Amino acid sequence: MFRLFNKKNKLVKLRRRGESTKYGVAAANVKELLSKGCSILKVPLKGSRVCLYEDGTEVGDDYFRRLPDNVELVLLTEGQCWDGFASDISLLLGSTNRHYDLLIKSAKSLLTDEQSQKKRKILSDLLQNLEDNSESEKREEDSDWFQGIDPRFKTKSDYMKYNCESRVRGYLKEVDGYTPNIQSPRVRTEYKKVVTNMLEKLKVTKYNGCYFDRRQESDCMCSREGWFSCQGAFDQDSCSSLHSINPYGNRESRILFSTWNLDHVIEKKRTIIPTLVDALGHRSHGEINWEYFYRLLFTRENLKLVHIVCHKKTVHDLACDSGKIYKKVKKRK
DNA sequence: TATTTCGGGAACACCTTGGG
DNA sequence: CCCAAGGTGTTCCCGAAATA
Repeated sequence: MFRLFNKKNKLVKLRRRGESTKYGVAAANVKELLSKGCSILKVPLKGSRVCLYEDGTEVGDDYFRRLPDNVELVLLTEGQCWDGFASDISLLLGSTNRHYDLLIKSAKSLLTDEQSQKKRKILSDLLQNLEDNSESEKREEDSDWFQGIDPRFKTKSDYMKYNCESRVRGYLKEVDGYTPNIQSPRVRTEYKKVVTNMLEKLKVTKYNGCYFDRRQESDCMCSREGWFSCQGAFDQDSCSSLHSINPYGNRESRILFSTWNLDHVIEKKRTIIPTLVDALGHRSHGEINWEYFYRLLFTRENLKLVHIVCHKKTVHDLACDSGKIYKKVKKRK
């Protein structure tokens, strides 16, 4: 008994790298700590070290002596390293579903009695991202996801496809709705003809619903799992905030996805429609290249999927390509 | 005939512009 | 400064049309 006190034992909390179970160990110096620790944690002694859990500082004898009691340490075996709790985060994020379940459980229990709004926000955001059911597709596999959705939709992809279709349908509706504003009866008739052509083409391409349908191989805007990335504001090459979302993951993400916009780079109402009407008024310039306007209005050629923050509602000030407005006149030989 | 799909209209959110 | 108008988008609801 006396000898223990004489040795001025230090009490520490020791754990293996990447694990949360802690063991209380008393030791007078690092050598003793390693010897006891390796035995308790059942790891080989050879090449082992201890370091601070918090920031990964390796602990030598001098440093050990000055540590307060109950300090949190990590026992490293040969070849392992520890950069502090940042390592825990990367270990957790890069790990298996088993760890995810544990993390979800921990985050939930922390959240229940967390008072700070900032911490609650961080925890709930974390949960939001961890609780991912994106691998399930059918209604019976993830009924929560389908809450409030018409029973006719049997799969997530079906619903997402429909969601995209209806956005595109809305664009056509707006184009069509402009018809009464055209003064000249001749131009109005021409315009109606173009709208009809566009409608026929949209029916063939199923209103480009494939953009949101993760089952589609080509032309889909998301990954096989359903991840969409923000393409950045209309005047940017990419999104500096790296916004991303997986509406297939859970109900909340699905709802949140509705705040993401398909932004017309060249604006539909301010530019495309007026340019089209104007071009139809100049019959002498040639036959209208309505397919070009179709691509601007309804296809990825001119649509960017953006997070609401990257959706700039200012005037884009971009004109249609004057070389594409009319069909190329074939030169006579 | 019953069910599913479509499409029009209203409502909503958020933003910019411009005038009193 | 505030507020209305007009722009970017979205969803929800319900009746008609299409389909099984």
